[in-house]
Amino acid sequence: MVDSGADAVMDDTNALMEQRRAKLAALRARGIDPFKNQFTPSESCGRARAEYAEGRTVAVAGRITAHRDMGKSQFMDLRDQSGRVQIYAQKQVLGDEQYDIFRHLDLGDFLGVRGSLFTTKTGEISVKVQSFVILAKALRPPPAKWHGLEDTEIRYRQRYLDLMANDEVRQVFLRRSQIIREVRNFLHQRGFVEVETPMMQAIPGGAAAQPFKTWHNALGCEFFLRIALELYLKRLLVGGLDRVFELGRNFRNEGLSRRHNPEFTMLEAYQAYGDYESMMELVQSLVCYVAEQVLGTRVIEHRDAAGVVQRTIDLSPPWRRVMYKELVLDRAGPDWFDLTPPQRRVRALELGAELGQDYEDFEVTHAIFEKLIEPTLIQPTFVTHAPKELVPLAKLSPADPSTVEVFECCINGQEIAPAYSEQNDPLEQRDRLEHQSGGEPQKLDEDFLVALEHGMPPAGGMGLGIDRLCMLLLGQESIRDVILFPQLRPKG
RNA sequence: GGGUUGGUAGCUCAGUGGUAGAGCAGCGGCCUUUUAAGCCGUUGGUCCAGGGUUCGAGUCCCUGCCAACCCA
Repeated sequence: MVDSGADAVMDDTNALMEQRRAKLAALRARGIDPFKNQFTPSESCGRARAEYAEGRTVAVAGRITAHRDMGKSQFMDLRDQSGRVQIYAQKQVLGDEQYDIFRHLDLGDFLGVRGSLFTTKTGEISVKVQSFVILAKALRPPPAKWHGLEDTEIRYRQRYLDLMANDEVRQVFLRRSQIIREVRNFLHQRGFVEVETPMMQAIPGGAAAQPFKTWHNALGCEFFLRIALELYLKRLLVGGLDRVFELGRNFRNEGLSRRHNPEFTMLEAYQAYGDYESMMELVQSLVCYVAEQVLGTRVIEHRDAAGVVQRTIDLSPPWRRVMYKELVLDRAGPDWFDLTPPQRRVRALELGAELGQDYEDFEVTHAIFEKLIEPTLIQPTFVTHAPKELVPLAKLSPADPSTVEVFECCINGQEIAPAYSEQNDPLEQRDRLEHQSGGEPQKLDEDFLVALEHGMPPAGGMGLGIDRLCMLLLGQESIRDVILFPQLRPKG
């Protein structure tokens, strides 16, 4: 039905695989089980090198990633998570039979070796093999060693091959893990409590996005995968947890692109007695802290494939602050807000914005922002005081009640983090949510509104797209390159 | 959803209507401190799938599948 390069990898008929199966059978015929777990390393490959002492006995295990056959001696590279170490085997040491088995090992096999450390003529720290154990025979060949693995489809669908072949990809994901660890560290240091709230929700709230639907058999009802964390975290503010955060997956049933994956990782944090100003400080400090901990710098360089610097982003505080309206006036003309809505439509189209047929007036303005302003915000910028229609869960600004106390933090031409002073007036909140839901009562989360009626402390709240933060910090242009298993169309 | 580009050996890629190719990997041989080891020999193909044009299609045309990028 469907066929392509990726399927060819799955094809079980190629000669290389037949050879490996034959080698497996030959090992078994000699009484060797090449999958037996009977080896405990004394240390990692990296540590064996780092703690070098001439003649020190070590036991290391890993995958064979290179093999150099010298006739009566053999060199191989053994790799584990910590790095690689060279192993060296001599016929006179192993004896004819063991040596013959050793030299016919394949790239990709897992091997454990015992031996002593020494340094070769060329200065390479190596293990002189005294004995070895085959820990797992690889029945398929690994990707080529020089070019690595380039085929994007195989890289994403079979990420393990990408991790095996492309060290820079490994580094990206190791660093992503560090980023997430440091985000948690930072928030814990500030007294935030990490919580977990439902991913399956009867009413998906907290954002305007299409949800995924699922079905619960025992309860006999429909559920939605969450599109945001917000409404449950605010219930916890009502419950008396004054500083909470959740770091977890959101799901949005929308298109896929370089910047959108249907499931993505979101951080949301809420701080009682804070407001959007304190959230500004939080976001700025958090991003700087993570950059310094993980990268050791606040200056990020984004390079193209050839290594040429395309953009330099300086995260050093304080970050620029500017009001939404000011940016719009700069880009769309000083008379923008004096025009009639139909005039605004005409000008927006002239300026190159894309408008939906049924766009309301504030959406026309927002199209200018998204298409013409946001992509230009490369250096960290807090865009404050968005029109109230955009953010129904935020408090109105006392100075200008047509706007709300919010900011959108833009870096690298993308929205990274929205934040606001949370609306805690239950009656006002009900009005605004009812207006937004356009009279569809089933979309109104009554339990959330009841919670607010019990009283929620004033609070600042923020969200931070972790995938986009990783793209920013790690210099990746596609969200697929910071998500281990990005969503692709299923095959077969 | 629309446009563009791509899909050829395990991997990376050439092949522009006339016998299906290279490097690496693999297999065999030589070589006891190599490291992109080297040297000699050699195996390996549903050219993404299906249809069409043609004496002849990896190549041209149509349809479909998958991916990347751009747009919506």
